[in-house]
Amino acid sequence: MPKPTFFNLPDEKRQAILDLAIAEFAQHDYKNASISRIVAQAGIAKGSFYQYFEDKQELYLYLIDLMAAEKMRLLQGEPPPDTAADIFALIRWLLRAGLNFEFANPQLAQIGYRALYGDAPLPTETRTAMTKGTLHYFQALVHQGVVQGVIAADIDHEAAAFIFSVIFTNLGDYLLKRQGGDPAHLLSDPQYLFATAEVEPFFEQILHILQRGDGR
Amino acid sequence: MPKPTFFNLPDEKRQAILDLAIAEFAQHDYKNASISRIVAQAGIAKGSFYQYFEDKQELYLYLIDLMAAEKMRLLQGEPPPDTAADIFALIRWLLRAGLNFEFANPQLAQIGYRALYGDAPLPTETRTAMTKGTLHYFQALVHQGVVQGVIAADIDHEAAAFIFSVIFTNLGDYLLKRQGGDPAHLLSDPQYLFATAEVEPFFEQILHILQRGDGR
Amino acid sequence: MPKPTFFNLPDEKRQAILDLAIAEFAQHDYKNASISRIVAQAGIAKGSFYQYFEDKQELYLYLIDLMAAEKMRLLQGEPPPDTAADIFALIRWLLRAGLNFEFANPQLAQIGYRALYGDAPLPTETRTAMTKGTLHYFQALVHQGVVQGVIAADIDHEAAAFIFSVIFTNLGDYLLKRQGGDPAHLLSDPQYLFATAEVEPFFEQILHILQRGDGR
Amino acid sequence: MPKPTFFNLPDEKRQAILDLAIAEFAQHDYKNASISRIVAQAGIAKGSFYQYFEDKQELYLYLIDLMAAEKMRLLQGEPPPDTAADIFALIRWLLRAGLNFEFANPQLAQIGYRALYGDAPLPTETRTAMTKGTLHYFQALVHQGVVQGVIAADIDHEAAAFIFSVIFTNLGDYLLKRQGGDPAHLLSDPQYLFATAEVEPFFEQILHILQRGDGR
DNA sequence: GATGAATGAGTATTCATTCAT
DNA sequence: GATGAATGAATACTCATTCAT
Repeated sequence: MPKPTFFNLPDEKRQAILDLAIAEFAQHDYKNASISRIVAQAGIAKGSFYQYFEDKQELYLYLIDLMAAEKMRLLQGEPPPDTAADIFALIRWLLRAGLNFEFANPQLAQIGYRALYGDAPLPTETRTAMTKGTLHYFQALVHQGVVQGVIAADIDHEAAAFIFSVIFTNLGDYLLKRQGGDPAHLLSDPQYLFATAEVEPFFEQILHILQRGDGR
Repeated sequence: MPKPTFFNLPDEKRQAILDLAIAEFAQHDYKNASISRIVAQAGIAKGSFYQYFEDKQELYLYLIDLMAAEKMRLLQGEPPPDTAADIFALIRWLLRAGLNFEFANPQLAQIGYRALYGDAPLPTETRTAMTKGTLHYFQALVHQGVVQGVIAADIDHEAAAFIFSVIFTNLGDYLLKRQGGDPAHLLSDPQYLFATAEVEPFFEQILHILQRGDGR
Repeated sequence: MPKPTFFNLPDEKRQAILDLAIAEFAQHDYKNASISRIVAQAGIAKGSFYQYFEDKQELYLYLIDLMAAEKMRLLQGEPPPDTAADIFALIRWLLRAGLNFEFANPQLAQIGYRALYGDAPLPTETRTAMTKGTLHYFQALVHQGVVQGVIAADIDHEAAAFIFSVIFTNLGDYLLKRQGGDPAHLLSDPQYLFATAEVEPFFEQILHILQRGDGR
Repeated sequence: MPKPTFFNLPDEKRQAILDLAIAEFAQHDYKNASISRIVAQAGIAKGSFYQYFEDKQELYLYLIDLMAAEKMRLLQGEPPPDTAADIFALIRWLLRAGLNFEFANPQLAQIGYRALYGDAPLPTETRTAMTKGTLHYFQALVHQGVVQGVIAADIDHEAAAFIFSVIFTNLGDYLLKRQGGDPAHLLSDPQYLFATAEVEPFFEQILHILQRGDGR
């Protein structure tokens, strides 16, 4: 957690620093992200940064927290469809909420990717929470679906959860890149707004395959 | 491409350098991989390295090439089953060949992961080739499957290719982590041999879902 | 000298600040003693410190003054034995008074040691006063002793004063270390009370040598 | 120990770096001694320093080694008088050899003082060797003197050793300061040569007191 | 009189790359 | 062709001091 000093800052200034930090950690992985660059761009003194954060890692972990919080906010913003009714509706909703997060916060999403695959100094708990968390969640959903009778009983829970989570995790990245254009542009321009309408049909196709399979 | 001097080296020495470089870039991302460590372990002079390679990036790109070549070698080593017969058999074979590569060359595979998600200075062409290549290949397979009549006609080709490729890309990593144990151990011990038998049932379940879907 | 604001402080608060400052300068030499740590522990604002003291050096010099004053207080507290009677009795008393000071105020004593041997920005006058002062005092005593007839007339005054003062200066440190234990403990625990009885015999032996010599 | 690189340097350059380092660590204690200043004055690149030494501490410990070696060289240069004959002659010789070292190498001697009283990161063994070493040596000498019959049998060995060693340790510093002049000058001018003849009478007086005592 | 955020020159250390031998 | 010392810009981080509120 940042020091109180940071939260006492005028909203505008605090947000400016955060935005620059997010951009920096989205464009470079942990080791290469440079505190010097951040403070230079923010126009604050080196020492001031250390009034706000204990060290580089504290800033980084705070960004991870922000990312998780923002993701949660979107996942809990609109109430999900009634689980009791149809587990597939919930999965569809989950995937879409994930997408919404990535399109609304491509830089935070990128930081999330780096956290998963990079060398960031994450507490082990956080790291496992990030990977196993999604898996376990989907596994529970699959179980529920079987009980409900909307998921075939002979399906392997783990295999299904793996497929769901790997799609959940990579769909946003795929669509972002599919949009073409300059990914660097996407990352450096937080204003970028994705026309989700464009991806609707594709989205439905994926769900269709997940439900019915590719086979004939 | 390395300079001619590199290829004039005795096979043994050249391979020793390569092995150390692979281990280094598997354990650290591009920026943190250290030329100093490589030459120290290889017992060659700093300057000699620059007789063999223009710079750090040239070595790195060469390793990426090696990785791609090795992957290709495995994918083309044993002839795949007759495509004409059953496209699903080919997909199963592909996934398994991908796994074989990851288990046989965990360090190269790790370098591949880092290339996809890290900060490496890859030429845009190489980067897109890595992501789009797999996709296009699967898309072609899907098309063929439809023609053959083993893949349902109403399936979206792109969606199916996306699902195949995302599983193809992540399956190895998932199984490696699922094995538990120390991933560092896996990476630093190239002798490590995976008991593929253990993963067979899981593998079949995934294929089953891909073919028949989760739905009931 | 501290600013008037410092002396206007409630006694309790002023003393708390002083105690923390003493502990800080006893544990770290001048440059490494941290104003930040002092104010943090004292629970006062950084800026407040600079209302009390011009700068770090002013605080430091004030501590040196305190140390000298405290030493003087002990040296003059109980009246020394009658000089006229026996100069050796006075020297014995002096050495013991010095020890009392070190055992009663190990932190102040430590600050004194650092002042003699460290990098502290002492005014030259203060520094010479600290070293030469003791010497001159002992030299006067020796002179008096010769007049009294208790010190051999062929003794060199300076040499004798040097020996006395060097023992006076180092005896406390030696005994403290000889006690064994953790010197850091001694320094950080001002409550520490030295069992002076234990050092009595050693003390007498030293005086014996000073008076009679080692020779046979 | 410095890296081989350092010893491969031309004698002149290597010595220049050492001289500057010695001056730096003589004028500032460990923490305040600045690698930046040393390399700037030596006219070498920051990075070069780290080709020669692992880090700041390695340089420092090397200087301590140099100091000890130089002291040993002087203490063993001219063979000491025959111990069997007269232990007091040996003590006189020891004190003089100590003095010679301090006058010939005032800066190294100063580094030694700082090591004893400052916050330097010395291995515990080294630190205790420096303090206890001298004491034990003198204690052994006293014992021998008693056996020889030149030291009175009723003398406390520890007390005598303490007095000898404290004089041994401080005599040089005292004489240097007594010379008056600017101690900074002495430290920064390694050419400074002390006229040892001047201190002869004083030296003899001290020995006289140690042997016969001040008493009448 | 009290506050505490802002400052910026300072620190040790790293490392890909160059170049004279 | 091999060597390995030299380089210097880069890094995260510290801390006494100032000053607007």
